[in-house]
Amino acid sequence: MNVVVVPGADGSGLLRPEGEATRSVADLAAAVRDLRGGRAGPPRWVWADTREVYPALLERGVRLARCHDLALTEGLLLAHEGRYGEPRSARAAYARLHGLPVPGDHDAHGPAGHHGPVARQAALFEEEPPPPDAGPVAEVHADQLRRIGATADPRRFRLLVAAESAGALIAAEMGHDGMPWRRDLHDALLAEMLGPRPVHGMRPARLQALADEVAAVFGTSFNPDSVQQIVKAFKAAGTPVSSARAHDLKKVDHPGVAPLLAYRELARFHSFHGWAWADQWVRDDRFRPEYVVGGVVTGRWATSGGGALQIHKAMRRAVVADEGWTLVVADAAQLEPRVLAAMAGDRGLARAAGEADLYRALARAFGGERDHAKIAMLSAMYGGTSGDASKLLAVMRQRFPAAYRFVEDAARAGEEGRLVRSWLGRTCPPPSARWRELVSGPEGGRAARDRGRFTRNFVVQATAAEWALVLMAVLRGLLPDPARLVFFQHDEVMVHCPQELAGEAVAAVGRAAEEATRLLFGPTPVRFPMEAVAVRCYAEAK
DNA sequence: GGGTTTTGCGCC
DNA sequence: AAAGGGCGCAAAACCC
Repeated sequence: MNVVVVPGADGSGLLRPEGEATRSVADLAAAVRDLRGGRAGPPRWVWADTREVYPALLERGVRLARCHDLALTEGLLLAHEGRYGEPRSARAAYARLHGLPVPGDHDAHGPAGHHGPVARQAALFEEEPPPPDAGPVAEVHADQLRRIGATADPRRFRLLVAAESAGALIAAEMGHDGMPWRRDLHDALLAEMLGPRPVHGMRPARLQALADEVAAVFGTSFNPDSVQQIVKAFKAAGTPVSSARAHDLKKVDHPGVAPLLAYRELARFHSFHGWAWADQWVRDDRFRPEYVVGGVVTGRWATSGGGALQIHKAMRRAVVADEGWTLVVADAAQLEPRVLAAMAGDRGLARAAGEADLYRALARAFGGERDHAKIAMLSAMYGGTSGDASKLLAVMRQRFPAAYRFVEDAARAGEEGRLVRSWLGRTCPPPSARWRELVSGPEGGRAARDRGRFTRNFVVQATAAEWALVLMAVLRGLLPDPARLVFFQHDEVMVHCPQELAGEAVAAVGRAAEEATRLLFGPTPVRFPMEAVAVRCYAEAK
């Protein structure tokens, strides 16, 4: 059963179970809790935007099984309809439905809009929204169901919508629960690497020492954070460099290179994961980043703060389970080539993808070298042609023609300005007006190839992202209370649970991977190994 | 002075 | 001859 939820002021709200009249309730969380265990299984909660509703429910201890997020669904549908970038809020969808002026997307999901502090601030000065009403929400929902039915493959698209909406629930829950993060261990790590915490605006001791060392070597003091000054200093020293990148600096023989690179690595660490970062993002030994579901065009999640998806591996030492609890960490091995094998229906590749180490299984086809197999697969999926790739791609074309054709077709579509879709129907953005201009000009070949690489990768990365999303949605349903999903990074998940539930959580990961594979691809020889380990500290996991 | 783009590099 | 997909973030660099 569908139940429309519209949040009101001060914890009140409107509820409209399908086929019934709208009820106004003073305590929305309590009313939702009462409706949670319906006769025909848990309801599907239909609302405009999970972020407007669910956090307050979580505060009250109310967790829900499933929902339909109108804004996320609108984004998926608009893209599928070739209208990527149009405002996707429920209000915008309603306005389009009735030919009314469409409100802008101040708080869009994903890259089409901004929803940082600035946009939020701007939204405060907007007109008050009209009084909440369940009717429009139900109307937009009905319209979306109709449009889902009109997609290329409604069964798959329904799965995509369900997974994306489940992702919204999970992101909110992760924000609520937070990832265990020991501030004391974090501080100890910083002290070890950088020295004691400096007064605001000063360089930490270790950084200053390296800066001094650089200055001593060059015989002149300059800002080691400045690309221009670095290039100038090397030129003056008689060893010119083509750029200030680590890769280029390593090419020249100069005693300044080592301390400069050491400085940069530490400086980066300081600015990304230093004391200021911890002050802002770690509270009560929990790291609470802001995830943006579907924030990347391929359907991967993004973050709008906290940099949760770029956490340096060295920081894993600070991620430690609570006393008596454990972390269950799992990542999908070689997810993207497996996804390609399943999608393309390539029998040879699928056979290799039935093995635990796909590249090892492929090695024989590529002259016995595992690395060659890996380069060939990655080049096919990324559009790379450097080094040995061309030769290896020729082998791939011959040995795994269906997989080769699959990515080539996607690339061709991109080059020609057409749209490509993931397995479940997530659709890439259409080419920009600028691209259309460019592609008919003298540099057109370049622009076409660039877009071809993008669409070639899109079909694989987007499908890998939805496999991971489905996996997580299934896993969430299998986890015994009070186990919690606390982290998600593209193809890796982390569960925080009491020690005695670790075995159950590990088993749940394996079952969820199988179920995700079945839901997406049905019967397939391709395996998606997802090894889960129970550890006390994240750093112990691989 | 503030806003935007570029650079370099970490994650997948 | 070289050539590789998707991000976020901080500081520098650039621009108005």
